[in-house]
Amino acid sequence: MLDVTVGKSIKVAEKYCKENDLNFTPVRRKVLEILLKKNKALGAYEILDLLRESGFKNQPPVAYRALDFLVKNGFAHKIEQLNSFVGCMHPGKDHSPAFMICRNCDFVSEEEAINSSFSVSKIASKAGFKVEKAVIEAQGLCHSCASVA
Amino acid sequence: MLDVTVGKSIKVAEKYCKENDLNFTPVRRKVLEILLKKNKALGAYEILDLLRESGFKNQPPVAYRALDFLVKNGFAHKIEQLNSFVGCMHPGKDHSPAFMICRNCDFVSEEEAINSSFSVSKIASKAGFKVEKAVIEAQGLCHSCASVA
DNA sequence: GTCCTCCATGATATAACATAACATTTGTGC
DNA sequence: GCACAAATGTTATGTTATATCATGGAGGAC
Repeated sequence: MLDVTVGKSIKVAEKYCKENDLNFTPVRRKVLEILLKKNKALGAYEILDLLRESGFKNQPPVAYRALDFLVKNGFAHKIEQLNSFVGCMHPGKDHSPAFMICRNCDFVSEEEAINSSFSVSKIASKAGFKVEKAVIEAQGLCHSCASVA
Repeated sequence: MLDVTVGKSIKVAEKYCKENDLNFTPVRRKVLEILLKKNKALGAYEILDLLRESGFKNQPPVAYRALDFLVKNGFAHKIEQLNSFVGCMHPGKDHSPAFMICRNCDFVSEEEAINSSFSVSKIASKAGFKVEKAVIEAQGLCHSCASVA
C-alpha cells in the first residue's frame, strides 16, 4: 500500500480510538502499520519478526494481543483459511467484508459483501440461528494469476 | 445423529467411492462414522483419541490423512474458525454449504447457501477474481442457546 | 501526595494444530 | 515373481495460539 494511504488509515484508526476511549499504543500502531504496508496476509509470527526488527519485544503474546485489539476494533481482519491477518481496507466504516484469496500469489483482496451477508443472515434465521459475525472467504485465482495460467 | 442416519450416510459414501474408484478404507470409514455420530465439530486430536479407543493407530498423520480424504471428496467439511471438522450432512450432492456455529454450545449446523455463494461469485468477478471454493461460516447463537440467554 | 485500580506489557512455559520425510505394507497388472 | 501405485506406519518437527503470573504506568479517590 502507498505510504500516504497507510498514513491516512493510521490517522483514521487514531481518531477512532480517541473518540472511543481506546488506547492506540505504540505496538498496536506498529502492527497496524506493518499490516497496511505489506498489504498482504501475514501470520502472527511474521509480524513478530517485523516487530523485533523495529525494536519491540517479540514473544508471541505481543503480536497476538495487538492483533486481538486491531481485529476487535475493526482495524484488521483475520483470514481464517490462512491463519493470518490483513489490515482493514475500510477502517471506521461499518462493513461486511468478504475476502478473495489467491491460491497462487497469496494476495488477499477485501470486498464489501453486504448482499452475501444478508443472504447468510436469511439462511440463518430460517435455521433459528442468530448471526453475530459472518466469515466469507473465497479461494481461487486473482486476475493476474488467472491470465498467466 | 441417529444411528440409522449415520448408517445411511456411510452407505452413500461407500457407494460414491465404489463408483468413483476411491478407496474407502477402514480408518476413513471410522473417521466419517465418528464425525457423523458425534454430530458436532471435532478437532483432529479429538478424533485421534476416538480412533485409538477403536484400536486404530493414533499418530497425528492418521487422522489428518483420513480427514483430507473425507474433505476432498465431500464427505466432511473443515470449519476454519474452529480448526475442526464436521461430517457432511448432504453427502453426494453437489452443494454450497454455509455453517452456523453456536458460540455457546459449539453446535454446528450446515445449511445450503447457493444464493450466498452466487453473490460471492458476483462480487469476486467484479474484482477480477475467479472463485474455486467459498468458505461461509456464521458465528452466533443457535435457537436453544438464544432462548436461554 | 499516596494508594488503589485498571489496563497494558513483560516474560516463561506450554498447549493445540499440522505436516515433512522416509519406511513398510498391500493390492493389482503384467 | 516383479514393478508400480496407493495407503499406512513411524519418527520427528514445524507452526499457530494461549495460559499464567509478574511488572509497569496513568488516572482517580481520598
